[in-house]
Amino acid sequence: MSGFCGSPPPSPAPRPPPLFKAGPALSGHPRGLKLPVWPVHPVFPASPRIPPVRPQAPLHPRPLPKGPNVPLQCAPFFVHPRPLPSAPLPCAPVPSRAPPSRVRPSPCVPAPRRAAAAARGEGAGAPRLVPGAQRGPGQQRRDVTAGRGRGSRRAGGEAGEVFSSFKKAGGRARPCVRARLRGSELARGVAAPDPSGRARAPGRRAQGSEPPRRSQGPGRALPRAHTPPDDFPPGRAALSPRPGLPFPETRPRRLGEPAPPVPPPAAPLPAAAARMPSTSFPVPSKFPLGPAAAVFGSGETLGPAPRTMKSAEEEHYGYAPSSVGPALRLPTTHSSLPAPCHDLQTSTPGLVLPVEHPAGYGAALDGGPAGYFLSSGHVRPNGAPALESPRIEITSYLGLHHSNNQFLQDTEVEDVLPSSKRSPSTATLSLPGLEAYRDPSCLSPASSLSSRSCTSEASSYESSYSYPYASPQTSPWQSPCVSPKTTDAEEGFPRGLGACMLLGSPRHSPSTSPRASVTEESWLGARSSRPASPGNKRKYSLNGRQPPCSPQRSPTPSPHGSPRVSVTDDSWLGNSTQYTSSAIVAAINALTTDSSLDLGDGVPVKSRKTTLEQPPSVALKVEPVGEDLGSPPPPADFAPEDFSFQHVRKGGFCDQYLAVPQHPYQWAKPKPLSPTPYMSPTLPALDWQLPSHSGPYELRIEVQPKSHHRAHYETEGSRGAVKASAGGHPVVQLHGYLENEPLMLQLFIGTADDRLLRPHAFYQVHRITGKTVSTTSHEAILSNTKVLEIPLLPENNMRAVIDCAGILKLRNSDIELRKGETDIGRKNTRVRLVFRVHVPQPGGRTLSLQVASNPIECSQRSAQELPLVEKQSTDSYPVVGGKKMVLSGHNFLQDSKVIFVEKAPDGHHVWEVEAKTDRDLYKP
DNA sequence: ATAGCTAGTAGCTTCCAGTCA
DNA sequence: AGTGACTGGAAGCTACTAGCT
Repeated sequence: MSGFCGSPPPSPAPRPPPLFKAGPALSGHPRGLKLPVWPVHPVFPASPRIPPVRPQAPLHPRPLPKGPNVPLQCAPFFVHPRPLPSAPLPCAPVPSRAPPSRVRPSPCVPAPRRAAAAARGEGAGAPRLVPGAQRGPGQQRRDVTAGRGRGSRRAGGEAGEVFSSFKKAGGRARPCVRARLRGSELARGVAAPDPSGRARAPGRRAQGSEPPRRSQGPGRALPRAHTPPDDFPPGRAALSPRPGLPFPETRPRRLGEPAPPVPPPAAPLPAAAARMPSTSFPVPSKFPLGPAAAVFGSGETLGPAPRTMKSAEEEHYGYAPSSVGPALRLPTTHSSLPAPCHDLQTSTPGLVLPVEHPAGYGAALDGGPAGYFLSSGHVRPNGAPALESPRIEITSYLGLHHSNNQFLQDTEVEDVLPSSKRSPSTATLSLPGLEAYRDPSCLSPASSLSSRSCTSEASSYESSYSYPYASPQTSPWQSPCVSPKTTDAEEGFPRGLGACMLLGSPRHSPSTSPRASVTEESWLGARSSRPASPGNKRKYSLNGRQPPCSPQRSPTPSPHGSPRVSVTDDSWLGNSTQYTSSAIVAAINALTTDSSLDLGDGVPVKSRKTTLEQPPSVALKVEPVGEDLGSPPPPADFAPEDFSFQHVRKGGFCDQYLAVPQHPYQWAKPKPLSPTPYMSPTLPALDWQLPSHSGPYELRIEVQPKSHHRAHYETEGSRGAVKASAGGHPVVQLHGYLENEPLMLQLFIGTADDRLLRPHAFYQVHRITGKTVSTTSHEAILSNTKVLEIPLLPENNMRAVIDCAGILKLRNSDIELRKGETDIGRKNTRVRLVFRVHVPQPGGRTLSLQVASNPIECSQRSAQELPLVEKQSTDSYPVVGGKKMVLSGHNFLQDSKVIFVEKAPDGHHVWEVEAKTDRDLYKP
């Protein structure tokens, strides 16, 4: 934990709004706020602990925009003194910040892409890792020369030597001969020898061997190199003010405006002119921030620059920290629409969303004229061509929520109008996802963000309560933005679009984690005419139009027999042929176990399905029916054909949905949108959404776990119990329980993505024992999910210190190879501790309560290098500066910068200024 | 416009070594 | 001193992405 104390210097110009407000998120949630950030360019390649290698480029405050009452959207950004990864400048030797015993490797810039380097005339050897330089963890061990990253590392030469010099004395020194399969070899399935002689762990894939490489379907990981859209204003590339240079114009190009001249790529900028770090940590602001173009300032082509600290969530959680996300409590106009609520829901109760937010997001969100981010081909309301960017896509989702029938609206529009003829104001975007169609034969896990399988026994929730349009599990196209979510204001499950935008942003990841977002891929696919991978190359004729219902936001039916099978892939592919394709029929037929199901017989699919399909286990479940939330929840199952046929043939999705006759036997009542107390003689499945309080009872996490915990593999030793951020361990307490009978607290590892909370497929709770563990626990297996049972004793006031719970990471390959598993583990490294307690009630029933912790990032890297603001002393601030703000968190450097940024509604930087930090108060 | 290939690299998994109880 | 758990770091690999042909 380290802290900063600083204050922004007085603004260069008076600013009407007296305050910019930083949301309380940082104080309440380590994640802070999410900015809808553009793909931040250089993803932190090196540790922020690395000292600067070049003079700091002083920030030049940009004159504040004139005009009264311009809402100020500011957020402080941390700037880490770090060279830009792509800047191929020599890294000057810098004193190591690491303890003497451990020298951190160089943060030297990553090798630029060949083309870029070539364009700059940087031959092999131009950028070079200078001996003595350091490399940050997570940064590729590369020689920064023209050679391949790793392969050439030990091939001798300077870089290799440099690298070796940083090796720990006892480090492994295996021969590193890159065993890389050429594409042709891959195609042939030729396994390359493992020159390292390393035994391949069971379940570990050999190159070119099974399982077949996943298609990079939508939802696959983000591109690692984020490239601004073509029409991205070049000025944005220099958000970091260059001394002596005017602040770059970051305004997007307007329609018809000639493309700005491409800046000469050649000479690397002088150090001082280096672009400001792209990564930034926006301190929450109550001013809704526009899309974080700030982070765009990353210099991929410019010289190294001090690196901006990017929030951990932005970098690792796959979404961009923003004040918008948490800050916008956006109306979910369609109550039946799943909200993109997620981890922050329960854990970030403090997020305050501005009621009033300026145009921009707000406008879009509130159903005003569709966002200013329209997909390519559209024009923004202001006349500017829509940036071909993730934000465009995000906005497209906004369209879903514009009205009370988002789906209806969108799909109708999509149906009726060719995308090219649609008015931009409709906010319905021509979804580019079709270009990213995956091969229907590839039911790829890549489609899913989540870490949970529907087919899991523990995962009855979605299988029995799958939103037809929003089951992310069943639809690889499903965007997190339309992920089925419960709506519960009490639980802090914002169904706002802000979160949707953020989570659905290409930066999301992480989701990360979670990062792999369906939308990412599909949207990215839109930006590039090429599919991302061979598995994604197949294109489907759309007859020149968008699919009537974009998979990304459309019902994703889940065949009951195999809910996790991505039938939606095929079904959506079928969409492209207006749902009459034999492919969809074949897919559905293949997925259904009921051979009697004839999709072509004209019998309404709905009625047929309700009679034919439903696993008994699901059918017998009696789930509480939620209160009327304004619109009936979708039926439990909704086959692809349901949506497609009905919608396409009859019009509005919702209409059709509502028109579906209910089967007399309500074997699968929809789950309530808001968790309601579960009271039943049987215990709810682990993936059921339960409330944290009911009546007098409340299950509460008194002490939240740290935001980072490095999970251990089975091949490793334990890495200890999850700890609390302030030391100690998480504490959970059941309030309102006055009986004398002890209860059992259940703990399992749940997902932390934007979808429904459920057991995490790639992480399990691990029981910690030892002298330091004071809490007794017992391991149990519930539906393939390891559950730790911890007694809650009345004598302890029904309070338990969770010092016995570690997190075990399962190999992705092992999990992904599971039958029916459609989730991917890559970048799916966020988890939550989920606690449950079952309170006996009169009549033999049990009241089940559940609470989930803040998200915990379990990867190694993030814990090492990502700056993380955990606290800020104030959340509002005079724009003119002069006050002090104390920031505390992790991975700060003494040289880190804090930058306050104002962004226009369309995301470009209007104003930014570097805070004056009191480095004397920097405390590691 | 598409497909195949290559280079580059983010992230994953395993291993090593140091520290501490 | 020995042991084991914990911890941090990093090696080596896989898999993915972007660019080029």
